[in-house]
Amino acid sequence: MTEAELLNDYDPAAFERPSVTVDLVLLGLLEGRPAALLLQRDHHPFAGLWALPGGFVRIDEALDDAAERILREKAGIGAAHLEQLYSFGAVKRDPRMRIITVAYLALLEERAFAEALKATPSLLPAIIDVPWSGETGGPVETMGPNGEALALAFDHSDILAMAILRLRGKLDYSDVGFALLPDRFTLRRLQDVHEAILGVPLNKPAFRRRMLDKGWITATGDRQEGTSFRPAELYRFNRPL
Amino acid sequence: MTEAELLNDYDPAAFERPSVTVDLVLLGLLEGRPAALLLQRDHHPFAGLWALPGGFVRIDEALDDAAERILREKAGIGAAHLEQLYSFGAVKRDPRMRIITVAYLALLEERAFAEALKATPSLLPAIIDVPWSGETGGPVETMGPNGEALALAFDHSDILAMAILRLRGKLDYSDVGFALLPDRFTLRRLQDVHEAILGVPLNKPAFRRRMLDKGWITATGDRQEGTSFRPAELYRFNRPL
DNA sequence: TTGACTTATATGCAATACGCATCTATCTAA
DNA sequence: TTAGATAGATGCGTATTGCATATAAGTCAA
Repeated sequence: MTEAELLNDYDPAAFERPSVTVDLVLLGLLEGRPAALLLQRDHHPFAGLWALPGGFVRIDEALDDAAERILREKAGIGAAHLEQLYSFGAVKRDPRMRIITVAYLALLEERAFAEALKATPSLLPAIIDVPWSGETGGPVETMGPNGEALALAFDHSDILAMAILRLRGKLDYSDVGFALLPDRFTLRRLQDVHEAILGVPLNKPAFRRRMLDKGWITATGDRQEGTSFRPAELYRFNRPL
Repeated sequence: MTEAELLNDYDPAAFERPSVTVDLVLLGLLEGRPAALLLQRDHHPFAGLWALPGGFVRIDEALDDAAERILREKAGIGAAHLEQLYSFGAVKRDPRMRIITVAYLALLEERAFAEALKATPSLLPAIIDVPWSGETGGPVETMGPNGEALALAFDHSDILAMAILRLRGKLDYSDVGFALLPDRFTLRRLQDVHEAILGVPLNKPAFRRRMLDKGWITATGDRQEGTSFRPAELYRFNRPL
């Protein structure tokens, strides 16, 4: 029996324990580009820099429950697409003490994004600038509303990069694309979402056919209103994939 | 400022901390099927049941480093494809105390799989029986060498299911398929690996064309030896994808 | 009322990817 | 020399996708 197993069986408290937090990537679209909601830090460390909303995982709280609670507390949102992203555990990622964070990705449709901003005015929507294409990966930059670069605290830039990577990878075999849209949407809006996430323009007829052939969406028969041109038909996502 | 932020800034120790462990899915192929190396538990809880090798994350050790250390300690393996899989954080997943585990996936080629068994004879290679197809997801079962069902401890069955899901998802756009093969391999062996992971037979000519067209592999000019039939050409994986 | 303008939606066509059957090549063993 | 087994190549029909282009359906201004 190894040392770890011995201690595991008889005295698990012998290991000094790290703190565990959950950080949220509250992701929506702004001006047709992916954007995350950030908070400016008041105190050391990284005072003045921008950070993902997060909080400690309580001792009697599951990871997923902690993510939901923080989503409610920090964004004032009851429900959203929420999935675990990745766990970040470098020793010095927080200079004060050992903190392991489990990052979650929350996808907010336009309305939920706006409501979060209203519920928590200190949140800043920051456009995520992704300088790489495909699923290469690499660093990302963040821009404030005036186009100014925002410096991120901790390893939160890595977390954002991981969020984009995950979204791109899952976009065409999962429902993440629909999580950023309201219940009813036009095919053009759906394509806008895909283009925003992938960062490349897509071919319109091909995109339409693909979406319709996959059987993911159903035409409602209703049409868009308030346009000054031919109104597009509204579609609905067929919930269970 | 929320309660969590206040404590975060002034007294992070105020939160009772969970223990954090790393569990490894040591995955290889056995009789052309995916298999994981398991340890039988001696003590409560789940005494007699089978578990993934794991250990506590040390306070001055990064998550990735902990995974590498445990890989060395438990499997006697220096290097292998190692990637973080998912973090499991249900409150009662360990009945004794709150333990959050970060699962890692280690892919072992045939030789490394055998060496791990030799280095740690208590490890049992268990075939993973995946009753679902594609990336549906769902529970998996494990079988010992004599075909007997193995009961798994904790939520380790969920972790295995996640490992299969991850492998299937990444198989044809990443290098995971090659991590289960030695440096030089035949196209037939590569196809065997893909079939084992996906759980379905594949079309031979189509598979060949696809692998060669992707430019992932290079013919060495050398040929397989010791066959009683036409020897296949050996290929090599072009490291950087 | 009509025509310009804008976007939605449909269609035709070429290039590509893929499943499948089949054919040829190359080794061992008897 | 031949049978048996597996490697490797080829031809073909079908589905998918990119791209250009045509048609449909609204608003709006003259």
